[in-house]
Amino acid sequence: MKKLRKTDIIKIEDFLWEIPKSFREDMLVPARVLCFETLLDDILEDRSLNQLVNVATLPGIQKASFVMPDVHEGYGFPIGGVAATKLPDGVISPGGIGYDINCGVRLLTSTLKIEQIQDKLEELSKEMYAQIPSGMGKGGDIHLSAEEMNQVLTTGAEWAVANGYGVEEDLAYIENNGKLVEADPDMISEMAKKRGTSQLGTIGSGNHFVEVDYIEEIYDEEVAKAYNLEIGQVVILIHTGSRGLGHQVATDYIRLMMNAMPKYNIKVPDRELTCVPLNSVEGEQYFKAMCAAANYAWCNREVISAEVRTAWKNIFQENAGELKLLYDVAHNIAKIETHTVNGTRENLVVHRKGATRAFGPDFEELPPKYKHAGQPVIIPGSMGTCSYILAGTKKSRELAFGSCCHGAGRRLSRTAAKKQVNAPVLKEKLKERGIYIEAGSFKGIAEEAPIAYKDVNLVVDTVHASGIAKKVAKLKPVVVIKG
DNA sequence: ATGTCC
Repeated sequence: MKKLRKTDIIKIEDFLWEIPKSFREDMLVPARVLCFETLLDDILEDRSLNQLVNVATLPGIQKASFVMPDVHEGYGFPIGGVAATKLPDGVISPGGIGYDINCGVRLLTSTLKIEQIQDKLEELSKEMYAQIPSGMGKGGDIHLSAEEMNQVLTTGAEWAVANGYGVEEDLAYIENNGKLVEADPDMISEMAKKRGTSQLGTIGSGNHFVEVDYIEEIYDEEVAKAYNLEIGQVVILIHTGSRGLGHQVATDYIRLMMNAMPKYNIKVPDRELTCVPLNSVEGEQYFKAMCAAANYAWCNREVISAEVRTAWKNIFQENAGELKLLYDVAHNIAKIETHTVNGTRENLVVHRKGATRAFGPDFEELPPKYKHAGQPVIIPGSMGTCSYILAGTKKSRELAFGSCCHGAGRRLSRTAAKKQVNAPVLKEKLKERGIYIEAGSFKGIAEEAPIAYKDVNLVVDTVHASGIAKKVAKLKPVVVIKG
């Protein structure tokens, strides 16, 4: 395979780069990279841009394959990637969604200020760790019957609300109201259901976490007001996905598609890009299964919110106030959306893998409160650094099918991070800076150390400069719960 | 990301 060099990349604007279609014969569209030049050298270190070029060969792909500034290497597709294929013949590829279907993030706002909780942080971290099951393969207190599992897969976050693990008001503040109606539980294998039986309300491991932050800075007063955000306000970030169930769905359908692909005469430059037309039998089966797994993930984040609310009440008692959902966004998902391509409205399958939907104020499905502000976009930074709340814009639709970055983005592999980081020392250092971490393993802390990630400030400044989202607020962590 | 190869 042709090696990609910096000289193969054309600078279009300070924040936008292009690998032209002429780079490789099999490209159907150009490949575009959204990032400042300072981030480009890091990005060229791994195979992520080669993967981006590979994505540009997928049948039915429109406009360009894209990556956001937090891009890094993933299974087939780069993480931080966006690819849209045109219906009815365009393909859907599980590698463009990822193994953790509907991995995503939500943010709860509290009525408390940082000064009010400062002396309770250690106690709070221990109580949250006690309430929120975390770690590889960990289960929780809920054990779903077959019937309940089907309801979770069909109704998503609604199931949590209907069964005492959620708050009705939250539903309006979840992407798609926490329920994709195309979901079909019959498309999910028994093995996947079995793996999901006891994992509702658990965060898992890896980069998943629950974090308490306070708002350190506000950049856009008007949007902050619409989102009900103030300086010093305490908020909670929840980052997790569909756990073992979603992973099994990805495994099942990648295997199925690898077998089915020859039937549709599709050839891909990397077997990890396996795909079939969405309108094929296998394509529709996968899409319905993916939607069901996404519903499980939204239900999971709703149940975890209930655990957070319990911990909050236990610690702050009569001062606890209410925890309200600002918004919940998916980072790993494919959606059928209408976008304008070359002046024509087209129905597309938009794959977002480590990328967030970031629709602007024109988006009709936004809750009324956010109509003028645009969709909240929540960007978790690396552990112990900072996170951001952004607002989607009209321009995101013009540039990259209404998408934005999803986080800081890895720059070191997990193995490399483990070699470089002394986890117990890091934990102590963060504690000295007022950040309390509760984690099931030192391994997890080492892999997620700030040094393993890009500078989230640079990532967020890129998307702000490009206009695909605008900065609203910056968050500083004080408590982190990890697997 | 993930009962890190049923």
